[in-house]
Amino acid sequence: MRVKHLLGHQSLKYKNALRATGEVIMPFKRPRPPPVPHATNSSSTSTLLSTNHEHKRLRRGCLHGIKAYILSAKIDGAEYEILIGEAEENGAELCKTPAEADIIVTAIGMKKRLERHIDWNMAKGKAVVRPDWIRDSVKKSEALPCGDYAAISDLLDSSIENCPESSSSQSQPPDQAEASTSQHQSTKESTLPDLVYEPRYKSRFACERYSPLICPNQDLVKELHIIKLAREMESEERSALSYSRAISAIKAFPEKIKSMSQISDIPYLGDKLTGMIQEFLSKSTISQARQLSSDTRYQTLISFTSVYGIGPHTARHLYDLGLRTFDDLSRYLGSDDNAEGSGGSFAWREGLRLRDELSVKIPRAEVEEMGRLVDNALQDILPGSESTICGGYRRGKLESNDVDIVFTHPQGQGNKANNMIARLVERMRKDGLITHTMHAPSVRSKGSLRPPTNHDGWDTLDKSLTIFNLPKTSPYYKGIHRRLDLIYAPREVYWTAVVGWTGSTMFERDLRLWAKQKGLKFDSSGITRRRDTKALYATSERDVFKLLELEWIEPRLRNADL
DNA sequence: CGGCAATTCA
DNA sequence: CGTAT
DNA sequence: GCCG
Repeated sequence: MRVKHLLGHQSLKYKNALRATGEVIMPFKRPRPPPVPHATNSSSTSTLLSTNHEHKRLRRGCLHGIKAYILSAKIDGAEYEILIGEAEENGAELCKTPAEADIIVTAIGMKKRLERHIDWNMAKGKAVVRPDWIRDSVKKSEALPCGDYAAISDLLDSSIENCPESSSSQSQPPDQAEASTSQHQSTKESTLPDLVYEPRYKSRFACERYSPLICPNQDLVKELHIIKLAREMESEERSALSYSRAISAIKAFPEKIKSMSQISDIPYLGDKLTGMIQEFLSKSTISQARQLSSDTRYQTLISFTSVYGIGPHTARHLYDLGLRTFDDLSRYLGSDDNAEGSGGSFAWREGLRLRDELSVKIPRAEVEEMGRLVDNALQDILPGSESTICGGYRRGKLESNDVDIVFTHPQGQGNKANNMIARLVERMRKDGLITHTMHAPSVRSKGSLRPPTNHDGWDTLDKSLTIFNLPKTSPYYKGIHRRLDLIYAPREVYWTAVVGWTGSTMFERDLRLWAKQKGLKFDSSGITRRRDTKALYATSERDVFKLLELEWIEPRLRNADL
């Protein structure tokens, strides 16, 4: 029965996630105000400080001035992120402890359970509301009465009593620059140099644009994707990159393309791509893509590269040898007389053996189950550690190809946390959860060996690429192996690692280009100033964006691929 | 025409 | 170098 | 294959 409950619960969240991607978050499809540059300090209250450097758009969100504490218990990671995002986005001040807060947001509905997290007497002095208070308040653009959202019946009265009021008097227009779909005035009026911002589809970098999981031009994008893959199969990487960029630019375009006039300011559409789009508009297909789809070479190369460890080069080689099917491949690898690559053979054999299982997508609920098991093992090894499921899951994908989990050691002093990856993997291997390690982190052990780059400690950023299998006792057990990537990041770079492992690929590539252009260097192991390689540490995910001088883009809008 | 992300592992 | 992230 |  517990199982049933869980399932129901999950699928509910699942729907919410969908809805979130589709309408709540999407900034474009709101009724938009007339195309007036409503950016600067036209509206009253704003203080000067907002004008200059940070292009604060004076959004005095509907929760402005409210101090909130969001209790993470009983809220899954992704949902929690959304709540935090929405609260912060709308001006709430998030507290680290319930004591500092005016309002406590929790999914817990029972007094007994809440008391495990929050002192009851303290709770009585505050408003304690359900998470939907945030969403509904945001929707209505005003802080709603807490009484309607009391999380716990015993606290109804005190919640009404202590309900905080937003200090933003007037509700404001939905901030956040919905890309006016019309080709926007180039606003000369207040020639402030930094008036060009608003992440929108015209931006040159994917990390400035809002890219939903599914876009209005998804069919077009799929067609281009085929051509891109073909270029990759033939190792025409630069060409492939251009298709990737075109795809990611189109993914950020907020409306269905019906005529060529619409696409004139989408970047990365040159002669070739423009021609293809034109064709697509009239025929709903692109001949090149159609042709490739039925091409034996293309199909074969695609299938061969789906084997872990086989890339384009090897795939072409195998194809040239005359192999066409997995059976051929299997036979070929089986006869170990083949002169070449007996080095790679083992990996390929394993890859081939597991291929069918690994090609099965992982539903969100199961990803979450995997996350729990990893975290349990982690807490056992080092209590107080933290982990975040990143990758496609975090971007809101309904099914994942693999699971990426970034973790760090407990706060406290220093790096007494050594060999976290090795210990975690070993523990999970003993428990039968991890069956293979594709790849071990280099043995950077203690002792006299000095790690090349790093200051005092040893482990900077380690990862293990593994094969995972749920225990038979799990309600989600299907006996299917899964790809699981475990990434350890030291505390100081935890949030950079989370951003780095959330993707998508194009989003990450452009993050790095963007950083470079800003005189910085970004990767999942940190942000450094190029000048002097001085490290900049972020204390939250939003802080990563801030340090990079980037507008915040939430994980579900970082789907700049596919 | 140069640049296109950046790094690690076997 | 090819492949993986 | 596109951009500065």
